[in-house]
Amino acid sequence: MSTIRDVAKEVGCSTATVSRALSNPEKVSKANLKRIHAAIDKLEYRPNMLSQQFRNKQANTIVILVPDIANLFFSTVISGIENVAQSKGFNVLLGDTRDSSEREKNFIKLVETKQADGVIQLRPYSEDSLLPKKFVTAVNACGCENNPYPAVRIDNVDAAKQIVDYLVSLGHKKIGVISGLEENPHTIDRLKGYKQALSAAGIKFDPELIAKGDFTLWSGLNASDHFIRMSNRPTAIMCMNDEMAIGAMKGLKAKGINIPSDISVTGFDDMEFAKYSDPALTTIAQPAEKLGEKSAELLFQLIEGKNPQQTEHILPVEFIIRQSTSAPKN
Amino acid sequence: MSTIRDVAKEVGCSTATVSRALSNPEKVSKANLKRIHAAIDKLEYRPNMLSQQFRNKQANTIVILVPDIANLFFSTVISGIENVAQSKGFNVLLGDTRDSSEREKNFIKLVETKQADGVIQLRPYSEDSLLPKKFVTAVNACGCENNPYPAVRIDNVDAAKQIVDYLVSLGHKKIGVISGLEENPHTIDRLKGYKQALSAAGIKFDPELIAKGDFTLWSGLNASDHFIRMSNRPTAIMCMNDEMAIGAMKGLKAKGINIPSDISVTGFDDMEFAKYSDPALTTIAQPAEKLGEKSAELLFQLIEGKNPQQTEHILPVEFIIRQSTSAPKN
DNA sequence: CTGTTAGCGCGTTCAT
DNA sequence: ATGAACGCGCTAACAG
Repeated sequence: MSTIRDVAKEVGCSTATVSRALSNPEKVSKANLKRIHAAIDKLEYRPNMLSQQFRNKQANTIVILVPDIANLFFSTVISGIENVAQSKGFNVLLGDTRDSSEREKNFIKLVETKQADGVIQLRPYSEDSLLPKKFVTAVNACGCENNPYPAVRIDNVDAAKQIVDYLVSLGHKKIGVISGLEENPHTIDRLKGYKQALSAAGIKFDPELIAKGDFTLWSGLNASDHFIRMSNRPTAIMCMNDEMAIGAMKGLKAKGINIPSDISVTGFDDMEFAKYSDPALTTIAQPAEKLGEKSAELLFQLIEGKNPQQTEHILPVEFIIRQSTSAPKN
Repeated sequence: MSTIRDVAKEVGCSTATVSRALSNPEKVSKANLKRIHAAIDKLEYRPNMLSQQFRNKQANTIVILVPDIANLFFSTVISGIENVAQSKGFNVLLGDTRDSSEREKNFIKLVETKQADGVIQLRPYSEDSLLPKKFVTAVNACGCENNPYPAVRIDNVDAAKQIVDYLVSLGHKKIGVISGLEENPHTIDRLKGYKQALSAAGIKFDPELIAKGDFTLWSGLNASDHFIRMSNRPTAIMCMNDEMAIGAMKGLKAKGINIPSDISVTGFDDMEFAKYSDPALTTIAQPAEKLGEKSAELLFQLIEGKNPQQTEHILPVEFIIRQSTSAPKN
């Protein structure tokens, strides 16, 4: 592979001129410019970016820390990040952490060792978080309340409250929940909204109505069992994401329970599949792609050394009513 | 940020010794080793990987070219690639091409310019492919027949044939297809299998029975219309992926058509959702994660300069029978 | 507009 | 076991 020196030799000029021809062509004479490009073509010269990055002390790369790449919500956020990164000429390194601190640490090290210029964390902040960290430019996307470093997120408390408010307005009084893992910040925030709405409606909180899941389809199916066994079933179930809602509906329907006439079900996220489930799912639409874009924009401001005046952005959600909810029977 | 020189100065040794302490600790005296690590801790020294990569002429990075990251099948393949890359100490750069040649070109350039050591292409080979390319170590994953560079894939022709064979064995004679875009190699291969199976069963091919989709949920819903309008409907529909099958089932059910008693429906891929659709989908399970792992292993062999004896790997699929298929009525 | 020079941080000789 | 010196490919500073 030829280097900038080979090109210079071929043309009969200095390497500086070749370098300039590539980055500041206006500072090079037309004649040289032409000969240089001819030489580049002839020698199939490709600038060595490793050298450039080394020289410029910039990798032009950002890292995304994602708990699970094979999750549609996350991959949509990533799509949004990628949009902005491309327009900035940055590459996106994928850090599939699988909820392992070890892996997360290694990806963060990429920033400490200059292989990447910043990181976007898709996991919400909690006690065991490795971020924020010295020397590591970072932004949190899709997190929760009280994130101690720059963040872009939705208001989970309010979103959950909207769902329950709506169910209450339909006449539901006994509203079950299929939650995520209990220490998960999303679970905490959304449960908080659930309780606020109940309280506003004068309904007493009943821990029996909370079934634990882990955001997977299977856990939703599994959790539906908890309600099926109850003698006095809830008339509605708020699921903390769409996957669990779809799993739960599968479980309920298998027992001959009709949705929504026997039990209403709601989701959270509005993934593409929510429209196509049977019945179509009433859910909260998160602006997944926007979350990605906004967080990337914020990160680039940080990387460029600008002090963004606003370090927490809360994006609006949309409550989407479909066919999985209705008023309870009498 | 401190450099290797600062550490050397702190310890009172040469940079060479520090360098060795990090990469060949056995060549350094215990005493120095200890003092060097102490100095590293004190100065918070982190080796500059940009410099290392430049020096070693290796970025320790591979690129994945993926048409659409927000697609569950692809993200599962990526998961598999990531598994292997991590164990090799390589980073994974995400190239979300959105079917744009321009973007694809830019990502391939990363390899030409040394920012990455190799590339895994998730889009099947076709006329307009930018790969194979000189100076670019590449592997194709999830492709089709006649891929002109190293590849890992399934046998799409045979998989489609299996589906149709099964439908025929149930007694179906009029079998519709919801296909992908017609130039798409997957469409071509799967259609070939469909035709082979028909031919083996002595059933004449009828182009009227092919409805065109584009692998999205919506296109499946849309294509179902084509069959609903027909006076003499097929008794089974083979969809070229699970998304379209789920979309189609939505459309059919909306018109009061029962699945499978009125029309059987099959998918392709076996994504997680296939189990949870209503009815659960009969489909071909692609070993998505395995495809990723195997292709990554093949790529690393190429990168390491080993000449793999086998440059095309065909992985087995599994035909999974669920509730969306049955014998036709009467 | 162009060339010369120097150095980014590291690893690797080749000595000792 | 250790250090001095060099150079990877490129760009910025300076001089002309």
